[in-house]
Amino acid sequence: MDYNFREIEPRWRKYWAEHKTYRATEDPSRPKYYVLDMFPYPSGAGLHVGHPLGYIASDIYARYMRHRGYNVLHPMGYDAYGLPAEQYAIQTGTHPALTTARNIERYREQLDKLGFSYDWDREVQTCDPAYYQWTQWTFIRLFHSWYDTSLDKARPLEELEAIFRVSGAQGARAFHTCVWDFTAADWNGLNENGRQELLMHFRLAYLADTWVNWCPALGTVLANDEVKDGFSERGGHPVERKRMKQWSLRITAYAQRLLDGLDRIDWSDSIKEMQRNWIGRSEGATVMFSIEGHEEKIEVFTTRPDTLFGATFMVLAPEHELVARITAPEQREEVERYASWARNRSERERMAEVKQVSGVFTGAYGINPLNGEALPVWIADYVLAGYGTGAIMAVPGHDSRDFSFARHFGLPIRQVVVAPGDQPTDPAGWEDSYDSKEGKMVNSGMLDGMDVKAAIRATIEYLEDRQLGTGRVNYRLRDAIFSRQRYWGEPFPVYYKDGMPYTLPEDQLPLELPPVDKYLPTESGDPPLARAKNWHTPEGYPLETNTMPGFAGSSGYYLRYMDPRNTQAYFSPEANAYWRNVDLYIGGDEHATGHLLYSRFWNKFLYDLGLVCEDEPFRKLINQGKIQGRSSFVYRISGTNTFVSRNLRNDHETQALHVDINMVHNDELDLEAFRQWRPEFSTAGFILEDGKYLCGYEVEKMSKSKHNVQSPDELVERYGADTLRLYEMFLGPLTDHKPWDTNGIEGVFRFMKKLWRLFHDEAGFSVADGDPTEAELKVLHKTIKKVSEDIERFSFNTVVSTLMICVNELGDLRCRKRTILEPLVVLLSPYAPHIAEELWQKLGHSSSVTGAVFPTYDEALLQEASFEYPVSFNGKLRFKLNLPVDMPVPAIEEAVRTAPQAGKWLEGLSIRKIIVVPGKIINVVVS
RNA sequence: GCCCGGAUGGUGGAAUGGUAGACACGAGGGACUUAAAAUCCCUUGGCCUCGCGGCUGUGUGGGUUCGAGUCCCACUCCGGGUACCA
Repeated sequence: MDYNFREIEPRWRKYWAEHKTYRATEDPSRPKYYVLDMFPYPSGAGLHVGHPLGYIASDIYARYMRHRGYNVLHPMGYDAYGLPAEQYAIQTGTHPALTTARNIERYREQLDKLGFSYDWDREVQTCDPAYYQWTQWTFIRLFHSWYDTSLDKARPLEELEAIFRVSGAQGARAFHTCVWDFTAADWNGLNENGRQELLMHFRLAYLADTWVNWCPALGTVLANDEVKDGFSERGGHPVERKRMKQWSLRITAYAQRLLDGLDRIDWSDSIKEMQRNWIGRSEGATVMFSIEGHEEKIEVFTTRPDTLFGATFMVLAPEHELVARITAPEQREEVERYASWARNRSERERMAEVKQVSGVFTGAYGINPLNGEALPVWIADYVLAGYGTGAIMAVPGHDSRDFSFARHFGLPIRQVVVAPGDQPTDPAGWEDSYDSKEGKMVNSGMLDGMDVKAAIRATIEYLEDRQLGTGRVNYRLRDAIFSRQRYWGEPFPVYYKDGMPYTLPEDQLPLELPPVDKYLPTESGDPPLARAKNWHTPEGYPLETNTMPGFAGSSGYYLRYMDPRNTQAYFSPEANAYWRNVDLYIGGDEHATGHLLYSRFWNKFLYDLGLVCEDEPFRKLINQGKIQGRSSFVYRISGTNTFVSRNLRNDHETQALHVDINMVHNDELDLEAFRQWRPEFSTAGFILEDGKYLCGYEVEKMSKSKHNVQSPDELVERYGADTLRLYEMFLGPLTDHKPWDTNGIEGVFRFMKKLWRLFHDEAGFSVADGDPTEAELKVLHKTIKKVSEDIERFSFNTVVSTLMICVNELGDLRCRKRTILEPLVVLLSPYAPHIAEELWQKLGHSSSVTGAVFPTYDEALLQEASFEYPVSFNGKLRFKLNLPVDMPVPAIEEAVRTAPQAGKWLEGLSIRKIIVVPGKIINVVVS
């Protein structure tokens, strides 16, 4: 009786759907476990074999935890807002909601075929008003919150206003961007608009003029993580810097907590490192420099206050607000020319010309607060307006950028740090600056002789005592720009009154996305929502026309899964108290500095509000590796229609052409299929080797144009979902990137057939009762042990190998015993759930294998009476010696000494030592 | 430039200081079959050898250790992140 997956698999998928086998309900009597996949953006291309890799892994773990008695939450949904559907809408006029719904349907069909144990009753779609109502709601809460740096948490804005009424800006330690140190009287004297304007500097969601990444081709701004090398991550269009009024989230208030939280979560070091670098904490000091002949002061941030005596000039960013005020009349023309050149340069030009030194002297001089020295003030684009204070003190002796600037413009270089063991030298002869923090101070007044670290502390203390500066921590992290000039996103629950933004009352949510006649900006350059009819409140106030970015809907979706149909709240406190946070999160590492950072911020904010009970959303994170394509090539002899086989191609001048991988099996080209592929190949000639045409191959990204896309559907059709699931795991470690190669799937399919034959003979199902032999028990328990250990370290590829070995060995033993085969079915069920259900039922069970208890192994059954010791001489394996496992070490040594095979290796040598590791190895040291 | 990974047969990979190459794919040989499919058996890192067996071997060069693919140092190459971040 043959293994017929085509009959088995659909039947069990129907059973699971009908019986709601994987529905999760809160049950305080059982421990919870929350397994989550990063939900997909449903693209028009559908799934390729790379997508389900992580889904299969998480599904295996979810099923495993169910067998272990956990109440498992394993939901799935769709990150449904996104640019491709909108670009398609612009081209065709089709509403993105239609395209998205169609794509979701296709995704669902594909996902369903793979036998995942999702609780589909909890599905969410970010573009569904019932979902984005809570995205909008969270935005409103952010808008009405401020960050208290003394309590280190977000608080309601009313509380801040109450403080302002009584004690002004001094009354609160608030994270803000307000330059005015106003009093209570100032505050109380302000009108409504004045107060709103001031509060904008404190809100966690705020509207402000900021430098943004503007992408003209997409017609929208982008967040920093959506830009790669000066191009948009989606679409690869050029990005410019532009100053625009935009919504932002004050994620910078959470910089330190986002950094600290990393130490408490189980994520890969590489992702944590990426987040640490992105947050970019640096410790140093701000120092105030007065300016000769001006009232203003230049504030500088430096991580090396110890080198203050080595400063020989200062540099402002070209956009720095003081530039216009301090520039000397004779330098004005040149400075303005440089500033406007720098401003108009695209981000890409600037990045491409990083090594080119440029700058202009302003004619002004800053005063070194330590020694009163006058330092010429320059502007240069190597100083960035957005980092620190946008101004630096230049220490060319100990900073390589300042060094090359000084060399280029002939500015003085002074040594203030000497490397350990070295003597001071003349910087004129240096090839580079000495940037290391190892060394002793020289030419630095009261700092002389101190080592760098002590000098940093001493300088900060000195500056603080005299109110010339303060110690300060600076972060590279920028606030997240939260508005997009696009149609297909969440509308902001915001209207404008006297030019000031106000949020809609919560009972008016969701504010639904309105229909528009076109998905393009208006003639006046306003976003598409400006085309909507009646886009205003009932009172006639205009509504916001920007929409939210892609990460808005994905930042809190894991919370909504806990209570997805709640119409009164984001989620109930009870549901959150039970499911708490995600225990295992699997997804791609491309979200390291985007989604994974925004989600942590979102969660911490809701934690501050007391809405969620855990301050980190994802306890354990695993990044599955990418599956790369394996492209096949044919070699056409130049100028002909003749193709030469791989190993003969060097005899000719050839061009390599991608061929569809479906026409290639084990690198052999199906000539007939190739001739029919395209008309121009119908008359193609071939030069064969050994009667075959062998294709070349290369590992590349999976893409349509390379003809190397493998869809899971074809493989499910041919081998079944269980085989595909096993094979994707068998390919290699989950976290590794690896090329897709269909060749190996036959081996897994053979395994499935062998497994089937353990339970069946020609006539049909055939399993015997009766006591198992010692050998059979040993095979089973050895397998249980290895499978359990490997699954706990997410080593799914070795689990599949172990199951193969088990089936091979039971086959050799002709074992058909129920007591052996039944636990095997449970071991297998997380990986190949359909066949497991089928066999489980045939074994006489009336309920799903999902509820079966995961088997445990008995150590006693694994004990061997003897062990075949590998015996090495000076580390080289020479022979094996079978000895009882309980033989004491001295007896083993004696056995080795007297073993007949040993004589050959001892001839003319004496034994210095015998190392015995019981149960492992024997090593004889001779000389 | 800086930070983080990685390098093992023809291929994917296994081996958490203790028998390198498990498990598969591919390849070669054989059995069964009218034939094919399916299935089963044998061989398969390299070199020397009829064989027994030996030598060699985890990117390169050193080191630690009775013993290193695994730990340490230096380097090469590949992949990813980031980049005038003061």
